[in-house]
Amino acid sequence: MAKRYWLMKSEPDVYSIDDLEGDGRTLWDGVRNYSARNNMRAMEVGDLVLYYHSRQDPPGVAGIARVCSAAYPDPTQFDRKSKYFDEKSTEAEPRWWLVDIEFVEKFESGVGLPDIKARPELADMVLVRQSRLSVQAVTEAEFRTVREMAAGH
DNA sequence: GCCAACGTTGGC
DNA sequence: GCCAACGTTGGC
Repeated sequence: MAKRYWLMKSEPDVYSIDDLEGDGRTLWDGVRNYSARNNMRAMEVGDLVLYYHSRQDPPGVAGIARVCSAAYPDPTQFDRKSKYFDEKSTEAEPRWWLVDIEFVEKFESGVGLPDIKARPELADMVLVRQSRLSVQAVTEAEFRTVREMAAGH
């Protein structure tokens, strides 16, 4: 399977690219949206991820991460003390899946959403068309464009 | 902090 | 299976 590209959102107050850099890798727990889950289940080790900071001014892509595990059940769905606990999920048939991601790169200056929206070749990004989905697929061309924008092109 | 857009739930 | 009500996300 050819390498694929993704975009994952995080509120920097909760878990920023700096947190990821400090930790090296993390499990992307707490996703409770079926589209986002399905995207994570489609991920493979080595896929690259645009790491997006939402709810900051301006929001935008802060850097790059890499998928470093296959999808596996989100442990927080079985944890009664977790706010992500889901009583309808069972170990035999887990509802929620996640992957681990690892830090790759932090952009010197992030690529802001207004700049992304201003690029005609990025007009079809899920980010632009359906802003709420927290784990999105990105095309290789879109990924490359964002990376070039971060490099100042 | 507001509120539009979207996803989910549940009554019928 | 429809759709109103509700909760959440996330740009502004």
